[in-house]
Amino acid sequence: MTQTPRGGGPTASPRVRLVDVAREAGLSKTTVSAALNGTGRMSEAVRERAREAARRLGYRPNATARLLRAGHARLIGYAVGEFTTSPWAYLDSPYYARLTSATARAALQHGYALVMLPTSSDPGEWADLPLDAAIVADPMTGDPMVEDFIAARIPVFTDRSVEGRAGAYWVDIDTDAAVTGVLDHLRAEGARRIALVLPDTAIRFHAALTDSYRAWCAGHGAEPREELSSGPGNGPAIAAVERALSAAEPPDALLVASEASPPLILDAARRHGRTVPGDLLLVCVSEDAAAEHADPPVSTLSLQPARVAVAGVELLVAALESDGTEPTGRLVETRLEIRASSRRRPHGE
Amino acid sequence: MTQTPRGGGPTASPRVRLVDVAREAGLSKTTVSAALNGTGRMSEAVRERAREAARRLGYRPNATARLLRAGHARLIGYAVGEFTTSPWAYLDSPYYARLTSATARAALQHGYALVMLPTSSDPGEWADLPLDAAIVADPMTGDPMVEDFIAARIPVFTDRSVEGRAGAYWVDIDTDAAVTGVLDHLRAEGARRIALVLPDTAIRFHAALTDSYRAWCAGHGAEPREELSSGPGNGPAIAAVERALSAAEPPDALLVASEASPPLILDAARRHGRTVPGDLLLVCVSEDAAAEHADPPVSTLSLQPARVAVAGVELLVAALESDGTEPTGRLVETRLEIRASSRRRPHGE
DNA sequence: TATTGATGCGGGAACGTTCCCGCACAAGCC
DNA sequence: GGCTTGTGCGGGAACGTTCCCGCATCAATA
Repeated sequence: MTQTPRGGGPTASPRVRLVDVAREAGLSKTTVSAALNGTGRMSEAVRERAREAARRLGYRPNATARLLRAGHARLIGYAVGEFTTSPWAYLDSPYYARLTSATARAALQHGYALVMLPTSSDPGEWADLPLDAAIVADPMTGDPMVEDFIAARIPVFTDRSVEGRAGAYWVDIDTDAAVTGVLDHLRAEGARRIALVLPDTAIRFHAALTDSYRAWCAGHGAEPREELSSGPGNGPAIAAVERALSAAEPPDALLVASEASPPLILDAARRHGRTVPGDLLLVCVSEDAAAEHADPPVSTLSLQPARVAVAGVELLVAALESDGTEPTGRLVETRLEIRASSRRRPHGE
Repeated sequence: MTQTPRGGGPTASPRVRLVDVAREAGLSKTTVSAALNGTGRMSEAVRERAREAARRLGYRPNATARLLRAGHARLIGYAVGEFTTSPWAYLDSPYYARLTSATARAALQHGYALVMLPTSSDPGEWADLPLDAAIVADPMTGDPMVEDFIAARIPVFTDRSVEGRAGAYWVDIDTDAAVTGVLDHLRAEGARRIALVLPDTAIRFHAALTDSYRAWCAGHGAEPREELSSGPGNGPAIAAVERALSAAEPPDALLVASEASPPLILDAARRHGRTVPGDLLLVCVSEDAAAEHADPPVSTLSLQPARVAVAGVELLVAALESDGTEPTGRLVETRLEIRASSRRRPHGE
């Protein structure tokens, strides 16, 4: 709260403090403090007298002073690491939008508030903030933010790349299980030439995706078909899908991890004369709600941002409020939502 | 920062304070403080000695104590008011996602950080936060959050509904100009029966939209055709579009303010045997990037969340850091992006 | 009536920083 | 050589709150 509310109107009264209330009530600040906080021993009459005085003067406790006494601000820094273009573009992605809102919600439920931090900032951006902890979603490899937080002795919560480091905690996705699940599903539906479309970022998830995909292909005698999209947004993703579809021996199924609106991917398939799911099966790694309403509805692999957020916050709260004996990491399951776009048979599996 | 970093490893060293550095350097805390902050008068040797001691001990200033001295935290509460369902669902909307990221970015550029607050919370949620100001995007009428902030003497930045109130500032959109622009455009392209599809929320923008639409209709001898969608998400919006299209005397142009993925709206038109823009013109009030890549590309009325954010933050900074003589409100222009979906003639207007 | 124990309230330190002073000392000036 | 001016550093208060105490007062008990 502003100490002196400048521009707050013509009155601009100097903030009313605890001592002012005490004087007004004819009590000591100790007693008033206890009265308003519902602690201490005193007659009900005195307590009410303090309350009344506070009400009369419009007293609001100074948050900063409380924090200084309490020793913690219950504030958590939140940043998204690997997003090469604009440092704030990540909210345009449905995945990060959900991750962000779910994290904010979960944190609030535990009494913590989220502070939005820019990507890859220098420590100066947050050094003046009383952060109890920091969350860095999808850090770059050797992310400077993560390192800065560790150096500042601020517990940092990020992905598995920090496993084993002191003061660092992680939540990650079981990518291998997810990929295996999707590919097994597509194969069971008859697909034999499954192509993977993904962005060429340095995000761990995409690397893990590629690894799992190649491993699965090797295990099933299939030739890997990867198509990289460059940069975020619908344009590059759709272009990559089209490149994949115009290969010499075109795929009969697509796993699209590049974030694009699912209906647009269907459009692209249509432009290439393919019908989904007739002669092309489609699964998108996406949180886009449009997938469900597309024609046909598009199967999605959800990375479960809400669960990641909840797991992360629970880990954070445990680490901050208990002794240091908590687990330092957690793996969450993804969810494959099978819809018409990857089902060759009319109903059931 | 946590005062006592519990669970921060086996060492759990008690925080190193300014006095510790002073003792280490053989100086007073005053001198060390000045040395590290680059202020005060002292020999370069002493300054370096202080820096060296701080480095050796890994000193990090306590943010809370600084704030208490400074009197302001440079923290801004951020909440979105009217979103009837889940209090955090707003980030699923491209408009609010952009508004949020743009606000965070603009605030950071001015040295302020954004704290994510839940919708329509009770004051207890933020009373312990040292907020310098608060932003409430799209408040409800008589929004309790707005009232609480005003009561707490925290400057609040919201929409035009608070115009004239002390401690309240506003940024709003020139809805009438926007609607007139869209409808004039559609009429110029030959549309004569323009239907409006919008959510039945209590957001001021939607009410203003309706008003302007009706006024325009009255002024052009057109009969208003309004279709309300209930609740957020693609489903209700598409249903409303379909209801509008299956009217007895169906519209020849659609202005869709319900937030739905533009490609899905095209799908809906297709299902009703309409071709866009052949026998149905379409303009969506949307920030969805998919509009540009849809087939055909969909015209959009952008509410310019980025500009709204920048205008709001500039207003905020001016109000907080200057005397009380600044303007208390600002109107920003929308932007009509005309694409193929609302262009009957091949190119040009 | 003395001794204990509980009750009701206040004094003062502490949280960690910044900043207004004041003091000592050296240098410049007439 | 006494005077001012300037430099280099430190003492201590202040920011506004909470919390550990201690000091009264009063009822209950022996």
